[in-house]
Amino acid sequence: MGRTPCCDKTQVKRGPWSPEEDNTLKNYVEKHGTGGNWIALPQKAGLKRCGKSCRLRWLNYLRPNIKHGGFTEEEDNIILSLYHNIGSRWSVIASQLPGRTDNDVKNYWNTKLKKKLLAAGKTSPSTTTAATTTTSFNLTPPSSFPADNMLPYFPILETNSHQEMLAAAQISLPELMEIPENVENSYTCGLFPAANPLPQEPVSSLSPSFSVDNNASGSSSWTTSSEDDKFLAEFGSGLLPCDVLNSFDFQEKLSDDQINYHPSFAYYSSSYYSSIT
DNA sequence: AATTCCTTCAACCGCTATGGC
DNA sequence: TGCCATAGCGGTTGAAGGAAT
Repeated sequence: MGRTPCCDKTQVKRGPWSPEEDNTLKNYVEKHGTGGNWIALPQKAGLKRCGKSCRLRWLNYLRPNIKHGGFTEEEDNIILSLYHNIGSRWSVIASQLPGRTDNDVKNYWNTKLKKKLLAAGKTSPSTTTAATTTTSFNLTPPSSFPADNMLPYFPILETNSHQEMLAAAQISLPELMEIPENVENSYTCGLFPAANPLPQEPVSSLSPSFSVDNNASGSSSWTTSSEDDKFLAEFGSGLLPCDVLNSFDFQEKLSDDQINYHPSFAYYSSSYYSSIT
């Protein structure tokens, strides 16, 4: 017994959208909205298309402020960093790139970025060995970093890979702080804590140009300021103040493979920090 | 100029998540 | 609590166009 199809495929048009269909859909959605029901929308709009197809066309192509092609170096770095941390969760990655869709990011990764990474001599995190390959990349923070104009960040809560990794290595961490449901004002970057200690002093800017290799060496630089900002490390399902995390020797306790699944770090503004501590 | 191969990316497929009843 | 409809997501496909032969 098969699955119930979402629409009668013999009654709907498939394949590429014509400009007329695009116009019809665009005009309808701009005038009436989706009504919270894509399945019913094509009939109302006078389109011979499946509701799913309409939804996809709108989200990936017709909705306002969509950007196509021309990924910047900064976007590359964000994708690389997030893919390294959370894997192929394209919708989460795309949410960090204004104007980009999950489909775009996925296609870009599969056709260009992955090859770029391989050409640079680095395999995916899960297959990196203890050889001598090294890859460098830059993370460029938003221009007005930090505080008020940081990238909105969707917390990495779902994956247990870090916890599984720690469990396998029989490592226990200090008690984690709970991550609130609505995390705002944070900026993420992937760093190896042992090699790249996060600042314990308040900072106003950082130069997150660093290199990563499978021995977890590299460098990062940070600038202090009078801003009362703090860093917290996001680790699996909780937060750790960085002074605690920096005292934890990861390289001592993890294998080369395991250390490639490094935790993610998040920068939090002072107001946010004080609201949760 | 013709053919084949390769790359790109829009669109589809099928599964899971979510929310309403 | 269970069922159903729909939304959302990630993997995959295939048409189109460019590059190579």
